[in-house]
Amino acid sequence: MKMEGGSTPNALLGLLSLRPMSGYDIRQMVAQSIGHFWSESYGQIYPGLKRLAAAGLVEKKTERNKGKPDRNLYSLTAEGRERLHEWLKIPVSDEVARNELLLKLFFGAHVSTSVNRDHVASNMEFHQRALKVYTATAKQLRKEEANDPNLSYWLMTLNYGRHYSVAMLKWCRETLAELDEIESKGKRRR
Amino acid sequence: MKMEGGSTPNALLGLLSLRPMSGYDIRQMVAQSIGHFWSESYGQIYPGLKRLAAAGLVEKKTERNKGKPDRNLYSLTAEGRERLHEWLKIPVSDEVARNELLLKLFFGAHVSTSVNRDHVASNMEFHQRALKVYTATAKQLRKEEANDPNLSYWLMTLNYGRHYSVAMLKWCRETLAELDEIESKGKRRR
DNA sequence: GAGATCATGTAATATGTTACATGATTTT
DNA sequence: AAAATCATGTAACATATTACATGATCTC
Repeated sequence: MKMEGGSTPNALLGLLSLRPMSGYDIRQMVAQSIGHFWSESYGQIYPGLKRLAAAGLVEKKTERNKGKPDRNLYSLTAEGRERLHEWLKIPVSDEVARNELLLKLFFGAHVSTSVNRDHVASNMEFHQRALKVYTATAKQLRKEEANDPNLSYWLMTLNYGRHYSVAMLKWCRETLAELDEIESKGKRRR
Repeated sequence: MKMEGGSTPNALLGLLSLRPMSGYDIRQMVAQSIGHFWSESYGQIYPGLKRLAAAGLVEKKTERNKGKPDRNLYSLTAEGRERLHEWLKIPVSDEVARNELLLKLFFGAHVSTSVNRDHVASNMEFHQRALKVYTATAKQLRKEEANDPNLSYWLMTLNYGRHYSVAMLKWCRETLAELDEIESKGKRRR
């Protein structure tokens, strides 16, 4: 009954703690709720649920529907809930997240400034879009989930995103200015 | 001769563009230079170099040493350099980085506030340490690599880290305050 | 003499995405 | 009639870490 340390099965347990869901539901839920810092593909979700069921951490109930296809609804068992709580207590390992933008920028001297500028500019657009989503989602949550005990925690994760995107926009502006300077220096030298 | 889209082989090409290196060197170099946004393990590096050599993108020269073990020095070929440049031009795909801290915090209502506080506090310490490293590294680079054409780009990646960590420290402080509030509310209710 | 560092590499394992396969219903 | 959505699942492939295996020299 050894359950691996991976966070994916624990993410599944966490999501099922909100309400019983099918694999399909989970995929949608991830995109809507934790999509700004997490992702799961069907190839992880379906086999993952199966393994969790085999370990007795979740329970499967097949819901038959006329017309629509059957849904396999999974819900947390007492043991599953306990396992989730245990995992939540384990300290988060701070490992470096790989950042392809920075990797390309680190070797940026090999290509023209315009190439680097494009990378930074599209990152800037990304964070501008993200900021709008964070603001809208926070507003919506405050209204629709006003009494949910999870609300404060959900807002914390949104606030993380907000701080992050604001900082990144500032960095993008600074970096674009620096790239302009590099370019004008290059021209002067010619 | 199909080369995969993965960024690891391209990271290797980039590092070898700085100077010829052995697999061992590369590991050290990653930790020192791009360690705050990238990581590579030996299990990726050695087989990776082998594949790059087979594809003609790098060249291997064995350096025999008295006493010390032999070193396999790899250097970029013209084709490898070209491949690196091509890759640098490809737009960066903005996919969500998984964040385990946020995942745990999202489900934070299941555990006590002190558990959540611990997670945030250790993240705070992480960024305090990181900030010191960024500052020290920037200072050192400005001195030692003053004439390197890469300098500006290296400083950009460090500046990214600085902005990021500053923002995260702010978020940590806000979040710790919010957790304190949640706790005092919980006590009042009893 | 014990442990760290130099140095290379493979094997086992873990983790993850994408493509494929299927098929009904609902929307345009 | 076509396309999107609902729904489940597997197989192939890609990517990455960790443990193992080896052995010398250098430092305490």
